[in-house]
Amino acid sequence: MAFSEVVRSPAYEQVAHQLREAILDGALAPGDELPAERELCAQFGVSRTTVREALRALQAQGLAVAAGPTAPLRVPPARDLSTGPLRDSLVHLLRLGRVPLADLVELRCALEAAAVAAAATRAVARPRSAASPAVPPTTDDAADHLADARAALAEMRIVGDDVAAFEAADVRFHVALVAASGNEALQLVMLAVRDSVSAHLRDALAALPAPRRAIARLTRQHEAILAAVEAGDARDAELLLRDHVMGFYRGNA
Amino acid sequence: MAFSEVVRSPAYEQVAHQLREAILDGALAPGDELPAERELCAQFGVSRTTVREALRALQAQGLAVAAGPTAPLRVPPARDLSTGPLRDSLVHLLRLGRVPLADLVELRCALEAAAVAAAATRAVARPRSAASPAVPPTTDDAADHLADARAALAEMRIVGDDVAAFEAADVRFHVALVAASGNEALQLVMLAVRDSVSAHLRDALAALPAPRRAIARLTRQHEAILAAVEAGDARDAELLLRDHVMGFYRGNA
DNA sequence: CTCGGCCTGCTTGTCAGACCAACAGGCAAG
DNA sequence: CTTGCCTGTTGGTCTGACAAGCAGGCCGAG
Repeated sequence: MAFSEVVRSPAYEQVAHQLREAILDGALAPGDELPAERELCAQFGVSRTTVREALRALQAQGLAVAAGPTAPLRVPPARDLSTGPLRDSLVHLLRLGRVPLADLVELRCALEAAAVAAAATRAVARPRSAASPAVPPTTDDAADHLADARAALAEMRIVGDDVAAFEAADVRFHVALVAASGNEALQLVMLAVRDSVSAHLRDALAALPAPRRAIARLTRQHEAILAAVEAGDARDAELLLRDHVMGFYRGNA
Repeated sequence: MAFSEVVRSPAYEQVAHQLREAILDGALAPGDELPAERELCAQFGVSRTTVREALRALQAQGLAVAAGPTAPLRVPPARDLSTGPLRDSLVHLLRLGRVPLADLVELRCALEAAAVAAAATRAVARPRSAASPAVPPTTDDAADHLADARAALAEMRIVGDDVAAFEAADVRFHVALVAASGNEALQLVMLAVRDSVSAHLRDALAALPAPRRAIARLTRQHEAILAAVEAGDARDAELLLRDHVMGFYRGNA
C-alpha cells in the first residue's frame, strides 16, 4: 500500500488562502476594502501576527494594495495585476536568466499580431458602433481605441528627436491598438509582457545614432499598421506589425 | 516649482527589497539557504516581526521557499520560478478580470499558433540536433518534444471512448508541441492560459454525444498538425491548429 | 561494536500585549 | 465659515514568550 505524505500548512497560509479565494471569487470585489486586521483576527481566531503575515503574502501577489498609511488594504482592479505582479514575475525570470529576451519579444510579437488581426476584423465588422443596438454602448468601443491610436500617431509626428516623448506616444499607440481588439485577456497579458521588456526598449531607443530618422521610420510603420487595421485587412496588419516589432528588435539588439 | 511627493516605505518592504535584490543579483544563489530569521534581525536592525513579514512577501513571489517545518528558507532553482508564481499570477489575473471564455480561447489560439509555427521552423532548421555542436546538448531538444507529442498521439488512438484518458493525452500533446517551439516564455503563458480554460474543456469533452467519433476526429487533426510541424510547414501547422482549437470551441460551446 | 533512546540547542510558527504615528471625523472657538 | 484641537481607529513595529519540530551528540543496553 502507498502512504500519502502528511501535509501541514501554517496558519498564515490558510488565512491567506481563504482571503485569496474570497477575492478571486468576487466575494471581495475590486475597490472593496478588506476588514481591519484586528477584525480579521477575530474572524479567523488567530493573532494579529498571523493575519499580518497572510496579508503581506496577498500584497506581494498584488491581490491587495495599501490605500494609505493608515487605511485598510484594498482589492485592486484586474488591470493592476498585469502591470504589477505579473510583470514582476517576468522581470524576475529575465534577471535570473530563465527566459531570454528574444523569447519575450517573440511572445509580444505573437500577442500583438493576434490583437491587430482581431482589431482589423472587428473594425470592418462594425465600422462605427452601429451594428448591434442590443449591446449597451460599451465605453471601450473599438472606434474609440482606434481614435486613440490616431492621436498617439499625431503626437509621434511632432516630437522631433525627443525619444522620451516618442516612447510615451509609442506606448499609447500599441496599447490602444491592442485595446481595439476587444480581447481583454490579450490586452492584460500583453501589457505585462510589454512592461517587462520596456526597459530594454528604452535603452535601445536612447542609443539610436540618428533618432530623428529612426523615429520617422517607426512612425511610418505605425501609420501603415493603423491603416491596415482600419481597412479591415487582418493579414496585412499582422505582417506589418511583425516586421515592425521584430525589425526594431533585430536592428538594435 | 514642483514638489515631489514624500514617499514612506515600511520597514518590511525595505527588508524584502534588499533580500530580493540579493537573490536576483545572484548574491544568494539558487539552492542557498537564507540566514535564520534572528540573524536577519541583527543584520537589518529590525524585529523578527518585520523580518518575517518581508520573508512572507518573498515567499509569495516565489523567491524563497520553505525547505521544511523548521528549516530556514531556501532560494529556489530558477525553473521553480516559472512554474510557480508566474503561473499563479496569470491565473489570478484571468480569474479576477472575469475574462470571457471566448477571449481566453482566442488567446490560447494565438499563443499555440505562434508556438507550432516556431516549432515547425525549428524542426526543419536542425532536424536531428546536429547543426550547432557549439551548443551543449540541451535536454529539451525539439526532437525530444516532438517524440513526446508522437507518444501522446499513439495513446489517443487506443483510448477508445475514455474521455478522461483522451484528455490526459491531449494535454501531453499540446504541451509537448509548445515545448518544441523552444520558447520558454510562450510555454509558460500557454500553460497558465490552458489551466484557466481546462475546466471548460473538460466539461465540453464529457458532454460529447458521440465520444468515440469526436475523439477520432480530434486525433486526426492532431496527426495533421504534428505532420505539418515535422515537415517544417509553419503556415500549414498554424492554420491546422487554429482550425483544431476554434473548431472544438465553436462546436461545443 | 552497534543501535536505540535521550537530551540539548537550534530553527520556525504562533501568541499576547504594548506603543507610536498617521489619518478621519466631530466639535468647539474664533 | 474657517481654524484648530481632540479623540477614536488603523496600520507599523517592537518585545518577550512558548510550543513544535529537527539535527546532532552523548550514553547506556544489547
